Amino acid sequence: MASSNELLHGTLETLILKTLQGGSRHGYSIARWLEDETSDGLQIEEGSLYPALYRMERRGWIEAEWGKSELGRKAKFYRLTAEGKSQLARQTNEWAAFAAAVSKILLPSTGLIAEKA
Amino acid sequence: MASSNELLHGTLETLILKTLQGGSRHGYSIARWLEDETSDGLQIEEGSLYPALYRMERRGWIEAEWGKSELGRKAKFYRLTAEGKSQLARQTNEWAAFAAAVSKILLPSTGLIAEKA
DNA sequence: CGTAGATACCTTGATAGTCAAGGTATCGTC
DNA sequence: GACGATACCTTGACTATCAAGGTATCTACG
Repeated sequence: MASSNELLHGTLETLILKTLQGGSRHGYSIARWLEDETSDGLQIEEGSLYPALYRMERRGWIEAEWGKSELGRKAKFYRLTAEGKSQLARQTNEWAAFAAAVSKILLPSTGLIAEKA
Repeated sequence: MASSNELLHGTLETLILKTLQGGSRHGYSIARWLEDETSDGLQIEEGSLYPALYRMERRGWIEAEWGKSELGRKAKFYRLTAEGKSQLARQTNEWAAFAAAVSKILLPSTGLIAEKA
């Protein structure tokens, strides 16, 4: 529904890292999982997904390995590196702080704000 | 703290609209207010602020008028139009939905999710 | 047999928004 | 008279997203 998801800017990488925290996955599966998990609240475009995966691999946050998908097709599986794990922690904190700040402005009525420790 | 705020992408306009909901303000004052209100959790760069104001004026979401600031300096005051108000409502909903989806993935532990009516 | 749809990958070009870094001008203060 | 705060504005580079294309394999259906 949201015309174009520029809101995703900078968040997609964190979402991918988080997805991989649950175990190794291939790209297509990462997208499906995120969409399923949010009941299509998030829509992951392949034109954003794959470039994001390459960026993160280049930076050493994730590692790739060719394998076979659940359905027996060839698929490239990604897994978190140690560097990726610490990035995930860092970026999750950043997002929580950002979301809290924006929520404080935009949604002052709802009591949904996350607090920093 | 957050290195570069690409998270702001698409959110800045909504934040500005929301700021103007509290009454007419000039650009510089909008930035100060947002930073104060979030205890510098948000940092508004002028290179993002002014272009955003022009975009929104061009689209008819806000209207500008020259006046004098609290300190007697010349300043351009912006106010919400009817179109801007409905945009604010629409974009606030979009953000709430997006933030809820991302929070569900990234912060499953905290019970901070907003629900749609 | 062939064709359609789902799976799974990848690339290109356009677009748009942010940022860093510059700049102007006024006012008050030390 | 120099500095810092107020208040505006612009430029160029960057970066991530998206739309829209493409390849290949497998299954299912008629």
